[in-house]
Amino acid sequence: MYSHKVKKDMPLSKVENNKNEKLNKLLDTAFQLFTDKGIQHTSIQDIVNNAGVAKGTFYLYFKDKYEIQDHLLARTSYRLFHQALKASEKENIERLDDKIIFIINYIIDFLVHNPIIINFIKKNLSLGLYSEKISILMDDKELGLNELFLTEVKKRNINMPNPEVTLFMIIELVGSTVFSSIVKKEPLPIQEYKPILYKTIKTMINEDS
Amino acid sequence: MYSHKVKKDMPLSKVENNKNEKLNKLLDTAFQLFTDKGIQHTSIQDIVNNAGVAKGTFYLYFKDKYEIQDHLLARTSYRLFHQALKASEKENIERLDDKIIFIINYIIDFLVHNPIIINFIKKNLSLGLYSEKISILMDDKELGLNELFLTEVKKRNINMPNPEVTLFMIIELVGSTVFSSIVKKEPLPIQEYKPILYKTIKTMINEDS
DNA sequence: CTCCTATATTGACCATTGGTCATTTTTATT
DNA sequence: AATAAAAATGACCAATGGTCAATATAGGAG
Repeated sequence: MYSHKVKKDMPLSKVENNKNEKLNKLLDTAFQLFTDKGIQHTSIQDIVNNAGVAKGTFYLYFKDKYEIQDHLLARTSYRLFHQALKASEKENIERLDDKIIFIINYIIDFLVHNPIIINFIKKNLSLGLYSEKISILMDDKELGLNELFLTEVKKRNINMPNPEVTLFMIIELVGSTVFSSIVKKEPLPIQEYKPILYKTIKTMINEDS
Repeated sequence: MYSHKVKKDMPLSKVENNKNEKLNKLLDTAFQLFTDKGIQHTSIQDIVNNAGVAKGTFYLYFKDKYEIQDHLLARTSYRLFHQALKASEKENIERLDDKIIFIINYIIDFLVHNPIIINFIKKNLSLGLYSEKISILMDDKELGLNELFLTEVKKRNINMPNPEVTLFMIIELVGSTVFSSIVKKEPLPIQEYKPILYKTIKTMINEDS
């Protein structure tokens, strides 16, 4: 026989239940716990306890711990890229390489000043996962990073046999450098990498050929 | 009260017990299982059952599943780098950039023809872990990759403000590209990346300045 | 407001896992 | 042959992931 608790305390407001209340509570709680203890040392029981929902509810929305991690990463990355792209549009930057470097620099500086996100990445992600999500974002129609790059290369008649490859490699290069330098803080601070990083990117884009 | 089995079947040969027999059996079995099912779906019970040792024995040698993974990765990577370095010594390559590219090309081609290692990496590792181990190998005195690079840069009077940074970024660039292309097979085959990859490396080393 | 149906939520339950440690077996030494 | 030290064992337990029948809630029809 079941013996459920008679009644939980009533919520503060009568209809604060918007449609995805529990889903968002789970996401926010998981982000908090993952950032604090790392995904490895956070159990699903932990998450549901802190979110104030039953364990079964977790499995209504996510397959396992790693699926909620995917959601969190996609959400965080999207916001960051979107913000950087919007900022670049406000500036009036002539050259494509300068524009790409502006975006990259924006993201790097944002990360440097956001220890919470850094900590989340550090405690939970390895570059492979990060990189995978970034690849998905690149093809995202709404974000349009890939499309922007391909269009600009054509428009400017830049001599680049494989723009997709080039953009992908730039992202990989930046991602791995940022990851190693900012997230793991090894072997050197990001400022040391910037000159050679941006010079390399200019070479890869090769706008003056 | 305990009731241990009276006696296990005797081993085939009388003294096949070399000192690290069980350790090696654990490593080999774990490699097999990790390659087959992935570390996520392999339990320690699985490993010890297949290795034919007791569970307690596992904890004599490793802290947890992830420590055995570290050992396996270090072992595999070391062999690969060592082999590539030795091969490069046999060739008589004049320029430093050509030498570095030879080593990289050797490793890439080796990986392309070794589906077992690729599968192990694919099922178990993300680039971050891989990259971390590679960093450790770079500083490894016995392997001497870092030392070799720094020495050569000095000897040839190459204008490079931060050789450590440059080498590190080259490794990161190659690692992430290889990982994405060979391991995850996205978005394009490695041959597409090689020209731009090697051109970029030449720019970074910048031997003709 | 009352009844009804569909949907969301719950938490007791169970199989499996990670990890410990008293006991046993093996090896080395005298 | 006796003894001590080191290696290996597996029964045991707390904690975890995941399931699902029971329960609560929301929305609509009359």
